[in-house]
Amino acid sequence: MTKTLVAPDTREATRARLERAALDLFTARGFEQVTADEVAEAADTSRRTFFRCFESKADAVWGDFAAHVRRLDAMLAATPAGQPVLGSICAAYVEVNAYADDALPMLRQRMRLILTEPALLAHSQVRYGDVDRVVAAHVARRTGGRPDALVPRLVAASTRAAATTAFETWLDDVRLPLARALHDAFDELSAGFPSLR
Amino acid sequence: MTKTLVAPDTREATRARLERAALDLFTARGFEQVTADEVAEAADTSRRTFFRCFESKADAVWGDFAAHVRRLDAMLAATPAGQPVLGSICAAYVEVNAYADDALPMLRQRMRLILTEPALLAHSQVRYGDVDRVVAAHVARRTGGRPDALVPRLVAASTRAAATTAFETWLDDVRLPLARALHDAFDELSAGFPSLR
DNA sequence: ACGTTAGTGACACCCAGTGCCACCAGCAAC
DNA sequence: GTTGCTGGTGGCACTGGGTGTCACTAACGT
Repeated sequence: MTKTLVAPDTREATRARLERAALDLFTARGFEQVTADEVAEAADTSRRTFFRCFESKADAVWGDFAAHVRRLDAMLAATPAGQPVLGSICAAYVEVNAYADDALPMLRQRMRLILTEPALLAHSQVRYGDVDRVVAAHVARRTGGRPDALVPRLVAASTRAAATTAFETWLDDVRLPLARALHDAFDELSAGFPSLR
Repeated sequence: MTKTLVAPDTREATRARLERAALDLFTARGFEQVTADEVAEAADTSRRTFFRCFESKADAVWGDFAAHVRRLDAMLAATPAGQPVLGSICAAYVEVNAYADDALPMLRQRMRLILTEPALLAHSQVRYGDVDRVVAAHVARRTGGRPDALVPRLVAASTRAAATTAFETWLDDVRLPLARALHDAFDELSAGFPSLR
């Protein structure tokens, strides 16, 4: 009961244990079929602690997504001014999703859950809202308009749609590199869907 | 207590009362601040009945969205074969959202809630999934590919992004007709975002 | 009178999420 | 070494969404 003597039992460690337990249980039995109590128990802690580490059951799947968004923001800001806007967004998406090979299985597990489980798919809308705001702000900076105007919003929403679709096809095809999937989707989008002609 | 003697108290009538009460209460006090009990009471019925008419609290805001999707599907199917694919999708979106003037206030109320309240925005992802499947199937029919290939999925996701963005700008600007907002967004999308050059 | 059907309300239950409080380790400072 | 603070914790009770079950009632047919 008291691993406290071994490791100082920091919040981060508990959080990491919960995250692994959640990912595995959700994958094995489905998101809805697993209670927060069960995840907590599997991580050798309590329900109360679970909800101190994560705002919601769904958040346990997302890791530190806020940091992810912050990195995306920084990459967009560091983008060369001459680069086309869509190209800069694509590059940022690719770079922020450039995981080491040994991190890919966990990413797959996460994304499969998020795109497969209805409750998690719903929750994703909230998370992606942050992404959209960051991208729209970038577009507004580049075009000199307001971030809530049509074009920045539309670019943010449709590039995110492209990224999500890329993730879906990446999940379906084990041999397709993620960067390739993203480039394919962005190319199609930025050329006005040449495949349709 | 028994309006039954006057009207046969059909499910549809109860559902309609609940929908109105929900829309009004959510608008007045916010989605999270209103309990299902309160909505039920305002509609002169019980909580249990509320959840018999709607799968979830969020569903009370969506009206008969399944019928909406069915109409969209029919319109896409009835599209002339010569028409460009994106054009046919835009036309279908415009047509399916061609409401009579006196229906617009309720549509505004609905959409404002859906796009404003985080819980409803999240739920929208589930609903829009049905739309995406219908649109992807249409694209697949037109291009001869599979509905789960990159292009059909991408077209579905990004046209829906365009439609959603159009709704947002429509909400922000009372003088902008919805059809116009939709056309603007689709034009930008299908031309590969000319405003960015 | 009889069964059938659709709609309903009441109750009990499960589970996500929160506020509160008491507890305990480590780490000062005195 | 006791006093006090801090961070992490578990237990408990409570609110609220959502569901299963059951008994009741009105309408309709036979």
